[in-house]
Amino acid sequence: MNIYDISKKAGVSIATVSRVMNGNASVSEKTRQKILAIIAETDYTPNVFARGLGLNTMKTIGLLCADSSDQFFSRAVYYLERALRASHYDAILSCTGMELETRAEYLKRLLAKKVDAVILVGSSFIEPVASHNQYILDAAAEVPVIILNGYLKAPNVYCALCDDGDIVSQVTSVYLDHGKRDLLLLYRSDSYSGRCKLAGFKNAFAKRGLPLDPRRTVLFNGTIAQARDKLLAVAEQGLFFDTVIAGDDELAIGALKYAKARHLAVPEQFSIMGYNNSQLGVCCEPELSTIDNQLSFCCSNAVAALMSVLNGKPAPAKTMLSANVIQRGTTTLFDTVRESGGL
Amino acid sequence: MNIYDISKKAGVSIATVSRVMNGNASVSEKTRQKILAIIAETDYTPNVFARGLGLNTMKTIGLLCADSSDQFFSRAVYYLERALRASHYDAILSCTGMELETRAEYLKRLLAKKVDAVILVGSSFIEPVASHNQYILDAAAEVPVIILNGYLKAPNVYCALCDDGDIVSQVTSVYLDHGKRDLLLLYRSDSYSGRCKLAGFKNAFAKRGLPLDPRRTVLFNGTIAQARDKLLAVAEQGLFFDTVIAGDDELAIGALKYAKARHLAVPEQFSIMGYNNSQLGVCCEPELSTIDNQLSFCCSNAVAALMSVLNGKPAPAKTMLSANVIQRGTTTLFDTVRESGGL
DNA sequence: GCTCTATATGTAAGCGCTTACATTTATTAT
DNA sequence: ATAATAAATGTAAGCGCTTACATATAGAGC
Repeated sequence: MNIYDISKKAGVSIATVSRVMNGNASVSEKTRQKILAIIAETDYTPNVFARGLGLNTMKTIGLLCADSSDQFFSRAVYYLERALRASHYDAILSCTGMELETRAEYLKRLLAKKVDAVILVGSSFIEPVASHNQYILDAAAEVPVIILNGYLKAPNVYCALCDDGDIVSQVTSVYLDHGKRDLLLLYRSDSYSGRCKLAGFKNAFAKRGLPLDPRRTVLFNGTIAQARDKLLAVAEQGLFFDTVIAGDDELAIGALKYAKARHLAVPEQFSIMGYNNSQLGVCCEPELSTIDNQLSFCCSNAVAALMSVLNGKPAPAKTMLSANVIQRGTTTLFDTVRESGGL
Repeated sequence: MNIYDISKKAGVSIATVSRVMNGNASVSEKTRQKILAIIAETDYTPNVFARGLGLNTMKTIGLLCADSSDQFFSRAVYYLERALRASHYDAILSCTGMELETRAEYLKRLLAKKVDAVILVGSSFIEPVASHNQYILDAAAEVPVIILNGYLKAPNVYCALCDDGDIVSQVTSVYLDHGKRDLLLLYRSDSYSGRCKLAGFKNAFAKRGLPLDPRRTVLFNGTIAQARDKLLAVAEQGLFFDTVIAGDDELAIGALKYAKARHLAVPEQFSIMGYNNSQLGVCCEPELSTIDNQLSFCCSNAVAALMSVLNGKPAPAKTMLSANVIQRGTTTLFDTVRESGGL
């Protein structure tokens, strides 16, 4: 069943059929209805390849993710996919590892599939060394690139993120202003977001003229159990800390396990702030206080910006949301701004 | 940069270039090398649309998921994507809701994109009423359909799953054989897997000639907190239970929260078995005993079967793995068979 | 050296669409 | 009614590939 079959049945030329399929040129209402009826009845679907060949698009968006089985990723992909689908685009998923080479290669592969745009899911794609981001710029030369939860200033690159640095600075400030000094920032290395969190943490100390022992910023990548062990090791080195601000909920739960291992009462003797408001946070006991980074909104913003760009309209190069603290059982000093739905 | 440009530079016809791109017809080694060199140097990539038009494939596989932000899904998608990519296929992701209509529509949309096959991720796609599965059969008439974690006997449908019924039966049997009688099965309704678990549970009682109060099989769909409340309600109705076998780790953690709410010591007074071996299980305290359904292997099996089919080789209509119990802190009666890596 | 076969390459016809341009038909103004 | 204009439709040329078939070249056997 192709466009010729339809045109024959309708007694018109294929051009007319094409016109009603695309709805951009004028067709008389009568023939339009007739053709529409035939299309409905025969269940005709235009061949994407032929269409793609003519229009040079298949209405798909590439989603490039680093490691994907984690909480952040799976929710992001979910939200993005829903938003894209609502805009009549499909998502091609590509999960790279962390190595630069793989990323560049997978990105190219996505472009070879003629995606209309690429969304980089997660901030781990952005390297501090500018030259390492060349592969992103290369992609942006071909199609719009959207970065979720990261920021890179470049032509044809659009970023939707939440102000990780600011919220960490705020949270740190609350602790400091309550006289707490023995804070620890436990964050993952390899991401733009991680670097913002570090900056926010440092900034809160600096603004108050307080010294910051570099051992209090712990860059760490690993599982929950490994995070616990890491903290045990840090404590064993003689550093005292009674507060952990974590880069994500996994690390925060690692901190919670550390507190359990040390028989520290949470939140009375030991305070923990998570990040991401993931499902993990409501599994533990006490439940995790965490920072809601508005992932769902970030994703809508990202897709909204993308749709603007694809329709030739202007879009902000950066949309930044502010994060909220959700206080549950592992902290005492905060007011919950609000729980955003979802969990 | 298209095939004509390459052919010009190489001083050959486009057919020859095409032949080296596809590597199926004979080309002299000399010209092959020359063309390969030019391709490498010009960074030429054949146009997928033109290629698709000729070959009627773009090497993509559709992944249809129900609700996707959950633990099971995100891991499944991750494993599948990796396996597909390794086989030089890309994954188009489509997350449907639970409604039949949406599923059928999204499946069609996937087929319209000319995917080479469809993988139904999760067993919720299979309805007990046979006629409701017509949309799957329709799809199978066009392309191979793979079902992950579910079973449907039909032409061109291939299933990779784990024997949920058997493991639940085994686990239930262990409890029963230790004289435990006050068991509760807490499972989600809407899936093939859920129905298998129910059957396994019942079966263990039946084999021993033990009566089973129907209130002991609780069909429930909801969040962790809702699961806790549900169990509180069940207890309030006057049903005593000291063991919960859960359909997934979320429900199990709900049961754990129930035990906490009732001040029941876990595992001494109250025993809980989770399902899926998700990350949630290591967040709580005590950590969750759970059933490892070998998701990673299921996914490799699914993709392996698919690749066979796509290459015209025979593939088993059903590959079924057996599950393992992983005993952690919420049970006492089991031996861990082995932890399969990943978490 | 010549025929016969195998191997290498070229030619050209699609694949199913979109769309610029040409043509026909309907509408409006005069 | 008729010319001028707008709207509707048709014609045909791509889009960039694959591949059946035709042709040319090389290798083998005698």
